[in-house]
Amino acid sequence: MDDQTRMLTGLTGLGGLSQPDVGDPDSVRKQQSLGQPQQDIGDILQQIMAITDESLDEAQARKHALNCHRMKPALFSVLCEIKEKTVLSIRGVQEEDPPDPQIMRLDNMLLAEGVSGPEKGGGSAAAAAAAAAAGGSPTDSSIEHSDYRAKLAQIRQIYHSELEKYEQACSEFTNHVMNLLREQSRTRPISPKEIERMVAIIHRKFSSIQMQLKQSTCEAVMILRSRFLDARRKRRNFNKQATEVLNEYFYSHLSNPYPSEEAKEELAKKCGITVPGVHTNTLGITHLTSVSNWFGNKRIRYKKNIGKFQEEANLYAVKTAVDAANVSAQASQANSPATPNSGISGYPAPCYTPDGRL
DNA sequence: AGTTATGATTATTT
DNA sequence: AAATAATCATAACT
Repeated sequence: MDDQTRMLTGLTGLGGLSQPDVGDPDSVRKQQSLGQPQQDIGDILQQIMAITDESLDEAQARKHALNCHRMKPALFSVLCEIKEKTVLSIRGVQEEDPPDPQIMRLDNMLLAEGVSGPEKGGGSAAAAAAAAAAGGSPTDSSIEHSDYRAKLAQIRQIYHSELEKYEQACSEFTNHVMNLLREQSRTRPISPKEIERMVAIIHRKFSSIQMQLKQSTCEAVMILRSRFLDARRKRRNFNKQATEVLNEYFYSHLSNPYPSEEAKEELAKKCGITVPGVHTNTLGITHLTSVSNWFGNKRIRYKKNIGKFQEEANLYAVKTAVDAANVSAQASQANSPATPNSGISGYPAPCYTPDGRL
């Protein structure tokens, strides 16, 4: 049943093909009788023209007959070639689209914000619970944080369902068009290349729609993020134990209060703000950053007004001295309990006086 | 309400 | 890149 229509294909363009040697496979026969093909073509043309005047049944039969014509496949390919050269090549070349930087930017951002990446649902609840268990202040801003997460998840869900919709629509439409073109390729010259190009065009169109989706998703995330960022400024003080640990380190390293990365890690752990496997606190900030912030603030504020911190300095000097004494006493009573710190660089050593004052 | 303390952010410096 | 200095915004205190 598919052969009937195919005939028209090869024949519609016959008028333009007066040269007899266009890709005819049957060259032997052609050489034997040069006048023959033109005659043939003329006949065929007439037959085609006559089809419209015939009844449906007759036309079908005629079509079928023509479709089976020995020259049909050759003619079809020639027509495709001609079409290719005259029409498609003109605008078909400038289409090696490089990966759009804009869409790559959007993709990267969505990935970074965890919208398009792999699902990470269960971790957040566990992390919040762990943070609550470990930290001194169980009911802090983790609520806001989970709010943020919930909203992000919502955006994420919408994004994915929309994306899926678009993808489905795209493939549906592509399929439809491809079928249509394949069907039509029986009645007019459409090369596979042309179909390919059509598909590419459709994909481009749909990807531009996708870009709009991505863009608006990005916008939504940005808005959410900015709101969250504002919320992030609602700072929570460290608990007493944490500041104690930090101060201890600071004043016992007053000569060089610059903890290395490892030391910061250690401090974060000691402060009880590090939860195993989780590297951000409830405010979404890296613990190391928090420790760094603390030391940055401490250094500058200490330097700015040493007098104000003297009391504190003495207090911690005593503390560490006592600790050191205890440790060394426990280890071996004989050896001298060395005082842990002494001023080396720009920072003066805290001067401990018995009455606790400078 | 006004003030201070403090964690985080931003701009600048080194 | 990391430290500093200035600044912001809020917690905590008076």
